[in-house]
Amino acid sequence: MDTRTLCLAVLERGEASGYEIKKKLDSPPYSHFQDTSFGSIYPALNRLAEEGAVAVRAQEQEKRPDKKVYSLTAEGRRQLCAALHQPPAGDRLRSDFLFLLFHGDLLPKERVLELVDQRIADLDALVAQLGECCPCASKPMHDFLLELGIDHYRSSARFLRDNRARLAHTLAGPHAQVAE
Amino acid sequence: MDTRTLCLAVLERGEASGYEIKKKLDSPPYSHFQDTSFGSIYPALNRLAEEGAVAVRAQEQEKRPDKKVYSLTAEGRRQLCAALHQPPAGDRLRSDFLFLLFHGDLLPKERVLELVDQRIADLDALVAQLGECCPCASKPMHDFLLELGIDHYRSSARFLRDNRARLAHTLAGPHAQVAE
DNA sequence: CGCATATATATCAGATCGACTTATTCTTGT
DNA sequence: ACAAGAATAAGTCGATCTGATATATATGCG
Repeated sequence: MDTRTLCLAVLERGEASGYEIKKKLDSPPYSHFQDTSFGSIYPALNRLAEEGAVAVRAQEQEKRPDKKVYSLTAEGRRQLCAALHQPPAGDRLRSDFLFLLFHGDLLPKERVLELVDQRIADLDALVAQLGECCPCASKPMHDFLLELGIDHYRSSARFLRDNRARLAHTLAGPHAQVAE
Repeated sequence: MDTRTLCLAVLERGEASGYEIKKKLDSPPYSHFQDTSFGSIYPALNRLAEEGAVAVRAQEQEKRPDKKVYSLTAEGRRQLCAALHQPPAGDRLRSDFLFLLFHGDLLPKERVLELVDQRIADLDALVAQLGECCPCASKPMHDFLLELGIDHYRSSARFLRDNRARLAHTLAGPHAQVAE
């Protein structure tokens, strides 16, 4: 989903500044299936404002640099719904961990197992973190996505735990060629 | 992982043309955790050739347009190993499906359930497709990643199947507001 | 007091995406 | 038999996205 639609989606839940939009996209459950950078958000908001899809309100002072609070207009809501009615593009995962694992034969066996153990620890930490997000009945989809994320990370961790020994056995000798 | 490293990784398994590299990256198990476009691969190969990380050999005729066959050099192998020894960046998932699901309250209930059913069907098809890839003992990592992928898709499908009824119950009325 | 982190907006080079172009061969349906 | 379409093969190009950096102030911590 492009950054403009992402911004509209966050604003649909309530007005926010560019900084606040980024914070929400960086938190669960958004962080589970999306990510963006300031370098995409600020230009996107400027263009949405030009198009009339969002309204801007400058909130001065605050003892901070000025805050530009954006809110959805009727046109913005129309654009968001149009995007929501498009057939979804396929998922796209980019995982350095799986890439490294796939090329584990070029690394020492110990390093690969270390990577796997670190991965398991990271997944466990993520499950714990998501588990702490208190469920709120007013946002059913929020909770559903949270549970989906927890299930996903838990499943990944379980596979690695269940197959770690087999992987260790599979990996050749004490260490393979480290090139040159 | 950047496209240059991806190209080096594929080439480490044997020489190939840009087109063939793309095909391999589009097939399992690479397709499970990476994707790239021609627009990234061809410039990357040109730069790798300039740097001396790959050697080019023009294979003429073939009854097709000329084929440029690339192969890894010692320098290329060094660069690949250097990249493999870097700590892996975190995973990045981009899923339009989960985005749509999260904003399911802006869509008719029927459409959301349709989306979920389609998703389950897609995941089942993926599991079946990966299951058909014959295991080959000579490439243990290949098989391991394949199994990991199957487990992942199967887990996702199971969660959706197990929670479909609850989701249907959660979604408000016959259909929610469709904007405006 | 100094250092790190949080708030807040923004730019910019470089990387990437996706659609398009060109041209030939192989496959598939009717 | 023949047209249509997919596959092979290399590439370009505008739009977009990433990640680092700049700028400035406030708050928390030892």
